[in-house]
Parts: sequence; structure tokens; C-alpha cells
Amino acid sequence: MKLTKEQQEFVYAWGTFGTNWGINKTMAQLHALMLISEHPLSTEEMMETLTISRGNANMNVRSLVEWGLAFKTMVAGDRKDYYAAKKDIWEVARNIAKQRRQRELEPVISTLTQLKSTGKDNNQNTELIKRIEDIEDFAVKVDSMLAKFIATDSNWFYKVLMKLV
Amino acid sequence: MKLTKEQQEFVYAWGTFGTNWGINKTMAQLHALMLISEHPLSTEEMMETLTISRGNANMNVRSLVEWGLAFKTMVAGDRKDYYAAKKDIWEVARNIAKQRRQRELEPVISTLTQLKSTGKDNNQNTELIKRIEDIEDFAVKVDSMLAKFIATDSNWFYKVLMKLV
DNA sequence: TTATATTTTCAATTATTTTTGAAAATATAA
DNA sequence: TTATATTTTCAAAAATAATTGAAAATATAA
Repeated sequence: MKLTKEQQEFVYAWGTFGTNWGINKTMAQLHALMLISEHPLSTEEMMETLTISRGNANMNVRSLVEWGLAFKTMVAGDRKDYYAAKKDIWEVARNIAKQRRQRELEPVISTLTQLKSTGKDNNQNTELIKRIEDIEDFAVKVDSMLAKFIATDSNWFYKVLMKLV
Repeated sequence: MKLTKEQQEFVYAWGTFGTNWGINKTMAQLHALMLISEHPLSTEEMMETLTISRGNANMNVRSLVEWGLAFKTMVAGDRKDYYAAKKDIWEVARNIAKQRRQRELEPVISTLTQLKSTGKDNNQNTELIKRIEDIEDFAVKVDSMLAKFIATDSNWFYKVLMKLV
């Protein structure tokens, strides 16, 4: 898969962006590659284009599928697996939000709730309890916003923004 | 600074949380420590409590100040620098949003805009241009929401949520 | 001024994360 | 079934990021 100069830059930029957000570079680059491809791509093709190993390609393609950012398809007359990205950017954002909410936000809320109940009777924990309550309050609000974002159609967010202007 | 069991767990949990979001563990733990302390803390005290080196403490306290999450204060009769966290969790969130928007979102938007204009005449870039336009549209909306969040008082976000229910 | 306390810097070390690549497992065709 | 293609796994290697600690720089007191 020969990339134009701009395609290369896009893949590279998406990789950097992913890195900043705790998504590994290869995963983001594979995602970028699929996003700009008109056809599903084989692991083989992606390995060559990004010059990465088979193992690396395999693992990260699997992660993309797990995150709901790509899916496996079949190409008639070919035995290999092919993959394509979900191209609706709102769906991409929703799926990322969904994963991160579950993996990162929910544990925080439950840890804090737990800590508050264990520590509330020790008066050395006064300041801690105050902070926990503030953070909980905030986290629950963020969580409920994410829940809405995740659950709804592509335009929800847009509508929200419109209401605000 | 002797921590209760719950305080220790909070510091530890905040460190893990930070790590998930691309903030280094020490930075997050120092932040947690300041959040639950009633008094400003000296570097010395924080080093001991977290058993980290002076260099590490210094660098990460500086980052916290840079991010607007903590500030330097003076303690009468003491020559050492003391630091305290901004305790309003909404302000914390706004400052983090501000930094990340500037460092991570803005570069993406400008890179994409640039790429679009360079690549639009090459018909091999058709799919790329479509994706860029989608992402740009999305990113600009996120950006404008963040801008609002950053600029306003603590209750803006809450008000938004209320409108949605 | 000089002595002392405190903070900062940064090369070297250590820890963590990512990537490789070849062997094992699985799937398909003959 | 057996042979071949394809995918998956995972220990070891490489790359990256975080941390140390001591020397240099800076600030304050005497």
C-alpha cells in the first residue's frame, strides 16, 4: 500500500495524537491507515505499509476490534482476514468514551466511594473526605454526561452544543 | 507526614488514575498529597512521605504549578518553599482541560487543516480528505466546548447537564 | 562580604512499555 | 486424512519514560 505524502503525514499525526491520549502509537497508526483506505486491509498489507512486525500488527488490530473501532471482513476468494475501520467519527468517539469510562472512570468512582465509607470516622481524614466528596460529585456528573454521549445518536453532542450557544 | 490508611490509598489511587490519563504517577501523587493536606507542604515533607528523590519532587511540583494545579506559598519564619493545591475540583478540571486543549487538540486541528489544503488536489487523497473533514468538524466542536468549559465559572458544566436532563 | 540553606539541573540509572520474531496453534484446501 | 496458509502467543530485545542523586546554581542569613 503506497501512501501519498499527505496520507503518510496523517498516519504519523494520528499516531502522535494517540500517544498523547494513552493509546499506543501502532494502534493509532493502524487505525489511521484503515480510516483512509477505501478497501478493507489485510494484516500483511498493514505490516508492510507501517513496517511493523506481524505480532505487533496482530495485537493492535485485535485491540482496535475490541475497542469497537474496526471490524473483520471477508474478501471473496481470499483466505486472509481483512479489517476495516468504522468511519463515522462520532461512533469512534463514542466507542473510545465507552471504553475509557468503563476502564478508568468507573474504578475511580468506586474506589472513592469505598474510601469514604471506610475513612469517615477517623477525624484525621476530614480534609480527605471533603476532597473525595467534591471529586465524587464531579466524577458522577462527568460519568452521566459520558453515559448520555455513549448512548445516543451522532447528533446528540451537536444538539447540546447548539443549546449552549 | 504520616498518612492514615485511607489517605495512603487515595494518593495511590490518584497516581494510578493519573497514569491512565498520561500524567506521570509522581505528579499525580504529589497533587493528591496536597489536595488532602490542610497546610501547604514543603518539598522535603513530600519527598519523605512519597519516598521519592529531591529531583523528582522538584520537577513534578514545578509541573503542577505550570499546569495551574498548585501554587507556591510562604510560611512565616521558614526559608523553604511551600506548596498547596488549588482545591476547587472544577478549577482543577478546567486547568487540565486548558493545558491539554492547547498541547494536544490545537496541534491536531492545525495539522489536519494544513494537510487538507496541501492534499486536496491529488485524487488519491479522496478518502483522506473526507476523513479529515469529518475529524475537523468533530474536533472544532470539542474545542469550542472545551473553550466554554475553560472560560466559565464552576457551575457552567452543571448548568449544561441540567439542560440535558 | 562569606557561610549556609535551598532549589535546580541533568547525565546516568532504573522501571515500564512496546515491539519483535519465531514457535505453537488454528484454519482451510487438496 | 495430510499439507499449506494464516493467525496467535509470548519470552526476549529494544525503545521510551521516569527517577535518582550529586554537582551547580541560586537565595538568604550572618
